[in-house]
Amino acid sequence: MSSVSSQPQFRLTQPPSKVLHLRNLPWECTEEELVELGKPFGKVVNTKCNVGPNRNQAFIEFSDLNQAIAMISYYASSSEPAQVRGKTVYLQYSNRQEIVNNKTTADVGGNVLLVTIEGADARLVSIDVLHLVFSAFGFVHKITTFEKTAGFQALVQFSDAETASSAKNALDGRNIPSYLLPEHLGPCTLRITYSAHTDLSVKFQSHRSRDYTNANLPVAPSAIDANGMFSVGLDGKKLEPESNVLLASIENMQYAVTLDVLHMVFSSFGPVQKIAMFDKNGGLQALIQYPDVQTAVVAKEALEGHCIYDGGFCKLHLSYSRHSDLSIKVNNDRSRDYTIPNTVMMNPQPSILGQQPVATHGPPAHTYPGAQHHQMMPQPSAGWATGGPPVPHSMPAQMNNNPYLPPGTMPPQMGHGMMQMPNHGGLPHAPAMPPYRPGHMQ
DNA sequence: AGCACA
Repeated sequence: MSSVSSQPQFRLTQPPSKVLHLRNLPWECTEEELVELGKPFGKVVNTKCNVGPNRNQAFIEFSDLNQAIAMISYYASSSEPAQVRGKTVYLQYSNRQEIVNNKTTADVGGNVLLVTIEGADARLVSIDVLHLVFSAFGFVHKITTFEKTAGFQALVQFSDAETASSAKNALDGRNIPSYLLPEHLGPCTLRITYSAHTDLSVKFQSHRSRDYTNANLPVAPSAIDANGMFSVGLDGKKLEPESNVLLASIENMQYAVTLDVLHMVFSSFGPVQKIAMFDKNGGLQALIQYPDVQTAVVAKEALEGHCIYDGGFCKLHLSYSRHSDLSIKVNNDRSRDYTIPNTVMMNPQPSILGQQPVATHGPPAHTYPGAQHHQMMPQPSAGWATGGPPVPHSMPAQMNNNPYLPPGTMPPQMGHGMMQMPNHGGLPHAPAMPPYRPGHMQ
């Protein structure tokens, strides 16, 4: 007869095991922290954290029993308790001999996410909006969308499982920010699981599938109009032909909207090549030219119906212009060609017009007052390199203020084509983009 | 602070 209790959980002494059971861990303790803790005593071959109702228990498994014994012995006699993040951790031999990581296929992620968009207007969510949302976490390779009994779904392919996982963690269960949606749409919730796919097959660029890695992929015949543009939306509804030039009408213009303000707002989505402002029907309109249609599409999706200034002032209405290349005769306070080098812009000299466009990566000649202090100007970035394929890197500015991720956890892919977003504050009437914060997504 | 799933 042993003197210890026969109930395994509450025995005072556990038989040794190379698996240790830890408790009183800080909430959501990471595997790395467990490894750090065990490393001095041997080789940690496996861990399992966030165990128990409070997720504050864990297991670590050493390669050898003696290592586990060493750790237990050390802390049994140490004056300093084992600690993680300053919190005392209690450890003992586990009553099991090995860690079984019950990772189901649903937990072990692949690089492709299965996204179900819920909501009455789910199927009105464009592939461009999805691209925008998921690009916050890294380069999106491909997206396909389809209707299933589950509703409107999309497969979103990232480079790797880590990126996909960060997107899933941040977005699952959240709503697409309303300001990314056409304003008449109701809330659209994202439900995300891992797909078993690793590489999607996208035959055509179309309204239901895109391959952002292949700018040369043919556009689906069904989605082309006479101008070679996308002209069909979901449900086969005719769309306005897309264009690299946007026509902006500004409603409720209580504050002056200057060329520089427009440049700043639209630069968030890519290099703005040219802007022309003019009065029409007593209101202000502007044409904004991007180098490619894709960027214009993203900008239109993101900005349509939103106000430049808080309080409903200077509301933007965007449509695609029939123009593809604006003719800017003179740089003044109503029109500007940003592709002409700064020095020329300051002192126009027709003889230099043959030069390469360079201004798209630098600040414009007239920066918005104080702009430099707010990092609101486009940063140079590989994604916008001239001459490259125009499609893949059109990522919006919000991404740098990525709300889904805690600071400092930006995936490395974020470097592509990223731009700083103007922050609130600081400037009188600084353009106020809707903040991309989780709190606003519910 | 006390042993994991599905």
